[in-house]
Amino acid sequence: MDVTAAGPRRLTIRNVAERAQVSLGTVSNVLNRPEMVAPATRARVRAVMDELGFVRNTAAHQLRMGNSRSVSVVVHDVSNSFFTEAIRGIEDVTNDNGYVVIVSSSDASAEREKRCLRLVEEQRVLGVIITPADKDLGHLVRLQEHGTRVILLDRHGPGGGFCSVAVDDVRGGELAAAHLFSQGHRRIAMVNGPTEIRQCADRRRGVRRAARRAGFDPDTAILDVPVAALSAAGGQGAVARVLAGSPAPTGVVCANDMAAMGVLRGLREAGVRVPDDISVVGYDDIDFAAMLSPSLTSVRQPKYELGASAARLLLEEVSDATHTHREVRFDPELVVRSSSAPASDRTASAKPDSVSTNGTSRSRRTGVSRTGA
Amino acid sequence: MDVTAAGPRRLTIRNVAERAQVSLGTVSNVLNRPEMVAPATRARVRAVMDELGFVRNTAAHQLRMGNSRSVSVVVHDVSNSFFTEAIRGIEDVTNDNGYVVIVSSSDASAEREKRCLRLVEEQRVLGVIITPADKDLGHLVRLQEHGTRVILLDRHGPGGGFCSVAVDDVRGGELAAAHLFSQGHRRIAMVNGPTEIRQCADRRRGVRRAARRAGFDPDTAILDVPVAALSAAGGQGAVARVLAGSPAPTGVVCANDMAAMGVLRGLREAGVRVPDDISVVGYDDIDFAAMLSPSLTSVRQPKYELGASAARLLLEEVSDATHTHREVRFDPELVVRSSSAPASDRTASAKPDSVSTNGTSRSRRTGVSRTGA
DNA sequence: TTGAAAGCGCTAACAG
DNA sequence: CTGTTAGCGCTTTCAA
Repeated sequence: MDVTAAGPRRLTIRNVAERAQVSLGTVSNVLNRPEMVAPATRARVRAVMDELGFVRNTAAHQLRMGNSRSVSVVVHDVSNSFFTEAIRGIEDVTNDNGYVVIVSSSDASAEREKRCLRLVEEQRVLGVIITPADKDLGHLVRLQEHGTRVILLDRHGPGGGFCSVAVDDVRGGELAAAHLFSQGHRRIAMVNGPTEIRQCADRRRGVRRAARRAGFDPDTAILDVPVAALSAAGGQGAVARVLAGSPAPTGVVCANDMAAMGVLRGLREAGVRVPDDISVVGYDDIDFAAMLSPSLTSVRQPKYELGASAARLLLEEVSDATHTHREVRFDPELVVRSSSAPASDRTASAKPDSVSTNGTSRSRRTGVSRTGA
Repeated sequence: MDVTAAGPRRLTIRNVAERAQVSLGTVSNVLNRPEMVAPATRARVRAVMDELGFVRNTAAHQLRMGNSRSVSVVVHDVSNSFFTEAIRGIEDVTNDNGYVVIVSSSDASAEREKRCLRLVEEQRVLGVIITPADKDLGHLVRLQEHGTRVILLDRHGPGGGFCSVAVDDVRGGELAAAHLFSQGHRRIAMVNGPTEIRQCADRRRGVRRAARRAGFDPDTAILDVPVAALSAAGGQGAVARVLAGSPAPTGVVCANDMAAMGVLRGLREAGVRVPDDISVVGYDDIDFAAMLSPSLTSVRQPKYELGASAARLLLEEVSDATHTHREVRFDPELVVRSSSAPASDRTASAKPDSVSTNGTSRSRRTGVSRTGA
């Protein structure tokens, strides 16, 4: 009745060989070097494979060849949209090369990360693309020494021990703030998370750099408004401090869009109009940024490209013997919408929504800095 | 200089055996049946493993044992938040059992799906948890016959050929509409996608059922407002048709939150107040539903639980010889926020945000209907 | 061009 | 309790 139970013995190349009246070696050859097999034989073998529904057993292949057809991705949380899009990028480039993607979430815990890496090391994956949970990269060095290639995702490779891909958060912060300064704002608040988080520290540095480049003293042009968590609640709670600033800021840069949403809401409740009274810029350009009212000006990161690029780096590291570790850094892009406007503009905004800064590609790779080795 | 290159020959249990002065078999035993090994020997072997950094080669293990330590997930798009959370659920339960998760995106294309499944079949995964791209499940039947277990995700198992997990979309539609009817609304619009999509058809059925149960004729109580795509733009474009309805609806049920966001925006532009003039209910309860103004009443699906449950089903199918295919169906939950209010309530809403319907668990499994086999 | 045979690293059955 | 051994399915010389 139940055909499913335990599954009928899986097919092997031996079965195929018998059925096709050839030897094992021949079947293997049509699989791996088809050009070495006489067309007629090849066709017959192929026909038998299709007929039987034969699928090569990767375990045996892998055991023989020494490496598997899989790459591993270890990120903080596979359900976080930043990683999720990067994973899609990884998947698209690795699948094209016959590799399969194994994902795991470390929950940013060094403990869990170690467990994931063990599981993954057992699989003898080609390599692992990882956003490390731990500041200390020692275990990754060891992993690499044991033969698992490591690519850092959204993290800079210190001293060139690894290849890495990252987006330039300093530049992102700078873009956001420079946009406001160029619109005539002279004092802006920055709603930021803890600067222990690299991204937060970098974005802040960028904001300050923008101030400097616009000819202002960062210490007076920038009002730091730190929040414990970059959430909507955090952003909303920051509004009072923004408005209490003296002199009052006419623009706010938020370190992510969730916080920006909170700020928008807080501002509305306080009766402050955006962008008429104050401009708001977010960071991440999440799907819904465009849907808010007013629609949110934000900094977009090339997440998909980040992942695709990491995968390419891994593939390259495998195939190219002369490979040398390097970092690929991407520039974020500012997407201007209606939450930001010139500082002097006190009329109700007649500005259209969703105007992109420029027409260039959404994810341009800017710098390839060579390091190490 | 470069220790990394090509990686030093990988460690095997033979290396461990030599170093620990025991035989291969003993090392294997401490790995698989530690209780059979004398404590002293066991400790020594373990020490050597740690010292050397030995990690068991899954390929060999797998070749010997016949099955791998991995499960596969094939969904339309791994970067879609619905799947993303389900994947996290799958990951959490499978990881606990030492399995690793392989993800692939089919882009809802039967073509790509086939490719994914081939890749995955080569891996001899324990089983595949899949949201089929194709109406025709023939290839999945064949896959199962060849020994790869199959669990359907967000799809009902026709005739019981598979285990499946799904959330009851009819019930979801009913929840949304019943909420409005219970608030005194007597005519509501439904902004829905093409009913060729199973989810859309089901949600519509639920809405109509709610009307019937509230004592109305669905054909007059429900105004169908179909849109080509359940996007924000689609929702916004539907507003004119909603407002043109006669008699005018006092409530709108949207088949997803993106459409609801569009409706909200369109309504605001038309000068119609929510919920004062008209109530709006969404579907999916995406992260940002709570952040909108007004915050959006929506139907939440237990995505994480859906995935976790699928994984459990798979594990059970593997371990339990007497296993019989079945469907686990989850009930969605209505989350009431401030975009919906009683039909007669024409005062500015003083209703607090984020009031959940009830205090019960967020993802209660309601029905386990046995089918087939 | 095709066939035979030797392992890849591990597990499990069996003998010491 | 420990050691020896025969494969799991596949790739790849090497000989025919």
